[in-house]
Amino acid sequence: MRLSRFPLATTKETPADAEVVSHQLLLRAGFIRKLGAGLYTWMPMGLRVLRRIENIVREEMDRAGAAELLMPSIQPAELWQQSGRWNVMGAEMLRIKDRHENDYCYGPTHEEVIVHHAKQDVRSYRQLPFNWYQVQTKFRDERRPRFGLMRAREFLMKDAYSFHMDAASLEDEYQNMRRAYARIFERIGADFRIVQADSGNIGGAKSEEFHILAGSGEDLLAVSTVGSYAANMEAAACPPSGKVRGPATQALEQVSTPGQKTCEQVSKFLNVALTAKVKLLVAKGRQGGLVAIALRGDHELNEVKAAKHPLIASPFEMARIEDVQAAFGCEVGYLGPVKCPVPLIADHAALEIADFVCGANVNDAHFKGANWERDCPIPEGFDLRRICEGDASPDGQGEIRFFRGIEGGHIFQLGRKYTEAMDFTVLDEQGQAVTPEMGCYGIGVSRLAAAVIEQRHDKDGMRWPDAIAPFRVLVCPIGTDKSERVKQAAEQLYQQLVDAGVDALLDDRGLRPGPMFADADLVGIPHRLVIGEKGLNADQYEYKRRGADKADMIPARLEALLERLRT
RNA sequence: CGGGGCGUAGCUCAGCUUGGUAGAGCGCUUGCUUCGGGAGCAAGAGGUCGCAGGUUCAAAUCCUGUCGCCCCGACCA
Repeated sequence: MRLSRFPLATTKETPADAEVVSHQLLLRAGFIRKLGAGLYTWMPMGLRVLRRIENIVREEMDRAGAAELLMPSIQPAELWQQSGRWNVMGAEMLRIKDRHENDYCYGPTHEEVIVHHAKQDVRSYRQLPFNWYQVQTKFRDERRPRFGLMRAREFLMKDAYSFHMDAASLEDEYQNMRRAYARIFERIGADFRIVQADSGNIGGAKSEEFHILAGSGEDLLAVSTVGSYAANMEAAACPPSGKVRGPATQALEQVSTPGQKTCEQVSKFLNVALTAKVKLLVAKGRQGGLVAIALRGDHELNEVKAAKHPLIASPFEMARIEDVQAAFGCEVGYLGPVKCPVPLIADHAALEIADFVCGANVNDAHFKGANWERDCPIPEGFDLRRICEGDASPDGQGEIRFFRGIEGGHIFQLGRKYTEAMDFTVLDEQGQAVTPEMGCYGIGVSRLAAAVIEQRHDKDGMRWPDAIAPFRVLVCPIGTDKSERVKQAAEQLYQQLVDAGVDALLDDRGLRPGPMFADADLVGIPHRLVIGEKGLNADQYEYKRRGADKADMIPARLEALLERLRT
């Protein structure tokens, strides 16, 4: 490709509304252009990267035995009503009507459609297992689109769905996909981590996420120091520590704590450790009413875990302050488990302390020396808190450290949730109708492009790995208006590269060296060849790998160059 | 959705407080000079100041409404 015929609009200045590096560089390098909130056009240079990633995903999916199909982006409401999700999905699903006033949605995901088609074509156990996938545009009307491609409303996703006669077969395919995903992430040059995940409202049992590690990542990952455990923050388990609660040694004593409402204030005021305090949060109950949650003073509630508790409303919602005050008869700063007027549940860690400090359920007062059992009934213990850095790893090996990650892929074992809801059965060997097990596997293809930039960039621009670079080699002739020799040498080299099957780009725009190199660095093509009078006099090209400290001269022959590309 | 902010040239922004002639830098066009890391000089093109009302002799500026976008919190590839 000749750059003079290829649209490339780069800017020196960083657009004001771009926060993260990938968004800034994608805009500056002219890879994408914004059309609206969370809506982006892929310009030709950017699209080449997207397609490369897409093709790697496709190759690995095919290699793993999945079959590609393509479903419509617009889906009839009936399917979603069958699965029960039409009313569950909420505003993130874009609903539209056609001219007959029939309801449709712009597909945020395709479980319903795939099950529908599986029902049409699959009737026998002999046809299972199978895995169908597509690479397709999704629309999710995010509350807050941000960070450019990272959280766009319309984005490119690879979604795969597998069907099985039993859980063992599903497990096999799940592991198969897990391996395929690992290969994909390796091939695109990403430093990634597989973590245990919460399956969210997609439902199902087992699920893991593939995270690209980056400081700008929106997810917090809890990883053990020995690497034996890794989980998304919201899924990271906090089991009982195994410590036995000590005996009560202090008498229950009400102390005056005027104006001391937060745990930090109380702990300072009474000079006790934050870890020796029990705090109470109040949530809305699943059947209405309120539910109190006891946590250790230094811990935070994990709302995802809380929403799974049978007493607590799902999705999780804090109780209204007025309701709490009405129920407890005091301000929210003085709540405690002793004589708690609403149903009480507790995090494991809160139950492991004795002689603790807690609110007295009276304004401006706390208890010291409070103890479970003696002073209030022991509530049932659950895992309700967010894991902390420094906690023992849930698998008992090492300590927890936090990392930030960008969720690039997610694999689920859905079980029979959708096949059952949509009444998909096949006949087994005995002629009995069986509801298949289902798995689903997603990769945010467009997000991966941004995530790779987050990991691979420097002050000058992007640094693409060969596998997904928009072009592999950039030929930069210097002073073509002056030197016909340089111009012809560059043309000839470019032609040789193309003939040799190398994906080369010739910068024939006739720019001065400064802007030409600046663009080269910004766009991040991995290999750069500079052709100038000086080099030609010595029968040499200048070769530089993007990101290398300096360039070096190589013989002006194609073989020498191809040799360089191989290393 | 709740809270905060911003809409002025293709891009980044000033001007608005205290109403009166539409501004800068980058980019773009032309010419000359320059030419191995975002050149210099000169001449140009380019804006219904988001939109709609209102106040006023006069509105980018003040008021009301509206739309769009960005940022901070609950979700997800």
